[in-house]
Amino acid sequence: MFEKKLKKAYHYIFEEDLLQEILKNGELGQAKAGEKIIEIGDYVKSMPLLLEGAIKILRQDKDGDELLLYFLEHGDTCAMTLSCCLGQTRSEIRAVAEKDTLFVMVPIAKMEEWTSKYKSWRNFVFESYHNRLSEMLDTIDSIAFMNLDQRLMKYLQDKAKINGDDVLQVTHQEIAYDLHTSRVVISRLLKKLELEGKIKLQRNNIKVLHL
Amino acid sequence: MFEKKLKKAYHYIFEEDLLQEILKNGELGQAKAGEKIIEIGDYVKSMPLLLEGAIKILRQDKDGDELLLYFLEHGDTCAMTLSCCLGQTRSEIRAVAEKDTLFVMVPIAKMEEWTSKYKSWRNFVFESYHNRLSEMLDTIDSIAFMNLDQRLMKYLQDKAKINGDDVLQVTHQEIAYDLHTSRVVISRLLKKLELEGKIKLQRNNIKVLHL
DNA sequence: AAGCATTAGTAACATTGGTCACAGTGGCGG
DNA sequence: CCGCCACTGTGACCAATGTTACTAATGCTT
Repeated sequence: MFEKKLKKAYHYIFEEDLLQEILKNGELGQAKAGEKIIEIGDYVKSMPLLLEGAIKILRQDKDGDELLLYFLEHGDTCAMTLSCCLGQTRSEIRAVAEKDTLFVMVPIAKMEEWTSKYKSWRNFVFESYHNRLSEMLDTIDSIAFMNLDQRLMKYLQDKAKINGDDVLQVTHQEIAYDLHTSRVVISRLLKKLELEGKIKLQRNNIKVLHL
Repeated sequence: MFEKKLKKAYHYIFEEDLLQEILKNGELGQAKAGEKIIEIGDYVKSMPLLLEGAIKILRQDKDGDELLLYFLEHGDTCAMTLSCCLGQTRSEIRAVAEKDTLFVMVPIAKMEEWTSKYKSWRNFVFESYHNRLSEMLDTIDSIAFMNLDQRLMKYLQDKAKINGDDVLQVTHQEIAYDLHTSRVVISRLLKKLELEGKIKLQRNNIKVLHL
């Protein structure tokens, strides 16, 4: 049973009645690190409430080029999914587990009911939208106003924070995908950052020094 | 009185009761083309429902560099503002009238009440968030995946659509601000687009040929 | 140990977009 | 009609990023 974990993550947001409803209607979901959770074009019929772990949300264009939008953590939900549910549209994004992840899938059927019944649910949904819009603005700021080396540094910091570890198990190629650039460019900039003393490079991992 | 205009724009979304509440609590606002409506950092205490005209929403970084996020039209509201209202935070964006614009300012105080009382209001708010997230994704796609000439073409097309006129009254410098680049670059690309037969350049205006 | 795949380092070059400098053009007020 | 000013055109150059191609290191497999 996931009652304990649900309460741990959400008791300070939701009232007891609502927590019980979630327990009754929700279904536990899980994903191993790296596992795909939602693909672009998927028809989404339930929304995930994150209990443990982290998920990265990616955008992809028609040529298959990717771009990391943001990470979701414990206590977050995917407003984008939510948005799809309500609008009955297909997913515009791809979701991949960043770490081993645990979540509750709540059927949209309940959404409408809870929204009118529970103030805390309404607030949660609105706040979730607010957070997602903020993240998107942040992402836009990065790609519009920052140089690649700054974006890279931010990426490494965010990733270190999400994983709770300064040593990132990640290849240059993966970073290149997330930032929508090429491996060569990332290698070049990482080397530069190392010379500046901001990171330490090893094979298959990167240690972030200046948080 | 703006009753007629309000009903014209929103009667198919809101029930009569809600329209009356909006009329009772809302305040008419207007802005001339080019006029600033919301500035970054403003403390927003009411949300605008657009009746006529159009508004452009801009992001600005610390150095004062700007970037056009999207346009709002009749029937839209600014989810970003809404988000600020609910979160009691300051505006993260700047709003400028694209044309002469008419809108109703609705005090947030009423928001919470309406959200629990009117299903149509809830749907409107959710749909609004959904639309804004979509626009943001679109913007991200543009800056992440497209070259400047493609972005420029898209900008011109969007602008022509919003203004309902293929002839845009706009200077190269203005475009440069909206796309966050320099005037010289825009002049160069516009000339290229003209040679490709996609637009026709005149002083102070641009005619979009290939819609 | 030989062979192979993955990952990383690096030089050389191409392209895109940004900057600087200056010239031309059209409109408008005096 | 002159002079100013906002707007536009353009060449030359620069910086950032993307591309290609090759080498080297590591570790796994057989």
